[in-house]
Amino acid sequence: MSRPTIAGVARAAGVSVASVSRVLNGLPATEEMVERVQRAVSELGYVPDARARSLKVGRTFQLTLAVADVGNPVYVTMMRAVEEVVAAAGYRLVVTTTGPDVVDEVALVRGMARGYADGLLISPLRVDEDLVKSIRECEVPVVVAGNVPAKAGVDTVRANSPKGMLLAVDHLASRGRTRIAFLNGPADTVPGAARAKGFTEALKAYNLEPVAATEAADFTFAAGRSAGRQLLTTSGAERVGFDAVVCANDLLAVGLMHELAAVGLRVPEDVAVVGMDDSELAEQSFPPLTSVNLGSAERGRRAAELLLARIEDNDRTPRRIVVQPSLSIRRSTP
Amino acid sequence: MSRPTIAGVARAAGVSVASVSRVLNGLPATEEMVERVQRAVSELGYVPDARARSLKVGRTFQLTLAVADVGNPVYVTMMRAVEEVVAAAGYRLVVTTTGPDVVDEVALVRGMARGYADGLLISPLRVDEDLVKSIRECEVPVVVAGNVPAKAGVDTVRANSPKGMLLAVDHLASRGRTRIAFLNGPADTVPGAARAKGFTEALKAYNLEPVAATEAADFTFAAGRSAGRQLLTTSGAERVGFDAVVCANDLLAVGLMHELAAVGLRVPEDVAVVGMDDSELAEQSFPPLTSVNLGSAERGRRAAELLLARIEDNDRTPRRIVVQPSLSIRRSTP
DNA sequence: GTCTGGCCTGTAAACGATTACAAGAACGAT
DNA sequence: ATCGTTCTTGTAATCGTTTACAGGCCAGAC
Repeated sequence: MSRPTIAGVARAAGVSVASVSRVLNGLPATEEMVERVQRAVSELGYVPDARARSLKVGRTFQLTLAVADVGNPVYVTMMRAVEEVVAAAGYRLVVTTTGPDVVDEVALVRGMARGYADGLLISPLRVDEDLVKSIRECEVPVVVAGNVPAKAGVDTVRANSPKGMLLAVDHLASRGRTRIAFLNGPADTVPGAARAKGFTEALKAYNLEPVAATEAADFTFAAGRSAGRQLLTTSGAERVGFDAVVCANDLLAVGLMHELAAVGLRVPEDVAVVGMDDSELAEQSFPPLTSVNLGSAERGRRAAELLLARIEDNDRTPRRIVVQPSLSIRRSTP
Repeated sequence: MSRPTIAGVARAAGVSVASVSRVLNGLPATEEMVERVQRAVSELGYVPDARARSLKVGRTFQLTLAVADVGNPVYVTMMRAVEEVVAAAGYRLVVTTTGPDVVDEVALVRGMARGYADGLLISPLRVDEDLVKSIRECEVPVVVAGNVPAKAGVDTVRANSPKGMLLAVDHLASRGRTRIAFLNGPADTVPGAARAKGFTEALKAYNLEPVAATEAADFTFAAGRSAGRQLLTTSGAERVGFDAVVCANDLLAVGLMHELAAVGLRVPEDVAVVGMDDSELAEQSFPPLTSVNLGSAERGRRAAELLLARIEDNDRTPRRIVVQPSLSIRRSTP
């Protein structure tokens, strides 16, 4: 009826619990012992209890990846990369959603303290003192995919947004577009702030005047649509003031393209659109979206490697890795 | 240095471990006791060890949702719904990816046996004897979002694909489309088989001749593109033999639309396209995709509720819920 | 034949919580 | 003053593993 324990197996095999445990963990034992234990195990259908095991050995062999929004396709790219690395190291990956609020993340990190997983990989949208503090105090290793202050002393892997913006603006400028608008996500988020700064710098580097800019309420498709609508109305009804738009991520870009189509503007003929993240959505959208690849897959991979390394040795000095962007040119730009 | 345990808290507060545990779990205690324990707890920054706790109480308060492909947007709809229900019940949801192979799923279910989570919600693409057997033998409650034989005796929540197909064909027929092609996913999967059957029946119900059909290698965008290409070439180069295509899911539909555009066919003027799942992608695609809503959100919700109910009472008789489809009409059909 | 050394194996003590049970304190009633 | 009741607190067993330690056995060497 009830699930067999190691004691039951030991009884059935006529040996001690220690011997069963040893056989199960591949420690040296006589052939006969191995044989008896294995027979008993398969007869009873015994499966070790993960809770008891992890209580004793101090490891759960689970790693947690926390993302803000499962609906954002950039996370699937990252998730795939992370999963590959951690699976190869014998860990199972569990994914949790935090939502956009920093308090949720703090709660997650705090509650994480030894027990649920051996490590945490978190990609926070917003970072504040509390979050940094909770990460530093966290019992289990934490790696941040994103930007936190260097003085926080945590492993981070981040994108190079300014460089990405340069790539985007350079591409548009080389195609003769000079009136480049900007559709950002919330500026009070880490990526939002980085992209705003990067965009301004990039315009300056190419001697271009800012023509229009909006902030979406969050990094979603719906927010992209309403922000796009706003961009179009403020820019003047009869004639739009821009010939290109750089968007803070792919979802926003796709939302914008819907609004452009709604008012009869063609992409890329009338308005060129560049997204960021180069997620699967960029490829799936129509027209396919030129997008700045901020290296989500590589960031995921590197972050997972950092996490594994820190689990091995918690005293290593924190590393701060920056992944360089590239541009995936598709048909939303001329 | 090392993490404080309940014993440390007890020592610091000058009380017994039992008292600490009682205070932490809200059992009756004097005001002074509560106060002393809480001070010690916050001074030491004590957090209970989830492993030890779950070993003792026999629950982890975690539920696992296993999906085949995190890149498929239908799962994000479902995931959101599941997460909402289980969070309300005080559980945390962890998500794992199984991949398309049934062996991975069997391994997951087997390895699940008591320890990792208190319940499993699985949405398998392929079902075989082994999988059914492993589910029945599983120590923890399992709910299947999908179709397994009634005699398996497990809780299931499934979509009504045939009805969904009827909705799609009815809609197309009412718009005057009579030459309806079919772009299916792999027919050896549960949804693939159900949709093939449903499509054939639907054509028959409307007295329509089958004109063309293909099977994609899997339910992904890339597979949709190549299958779409195949559909177009076999159908004759100079003139396509269909004026509408029903696709087995949204990713396939979007892939197809890219291929249609590539050969200069307009959607919906030349070819109407209907997807299935009514995922976020349907709304995001261009043109927005008419899609059969198979109730992923409701299926997720109901499945989560079944799982919670079975955790409460493992002896209840298995339920088999069928969620009815509806049609979300968008601009990919006339 | 006895002793040393090396394997195996078994016993028992952890890991960090919860909780049954017992014991002590406080208090009111007789 | 004594007894009984109730409420609070502490002691210790327990969950199912792993693993340090000790004991037993056998073989080989003297």
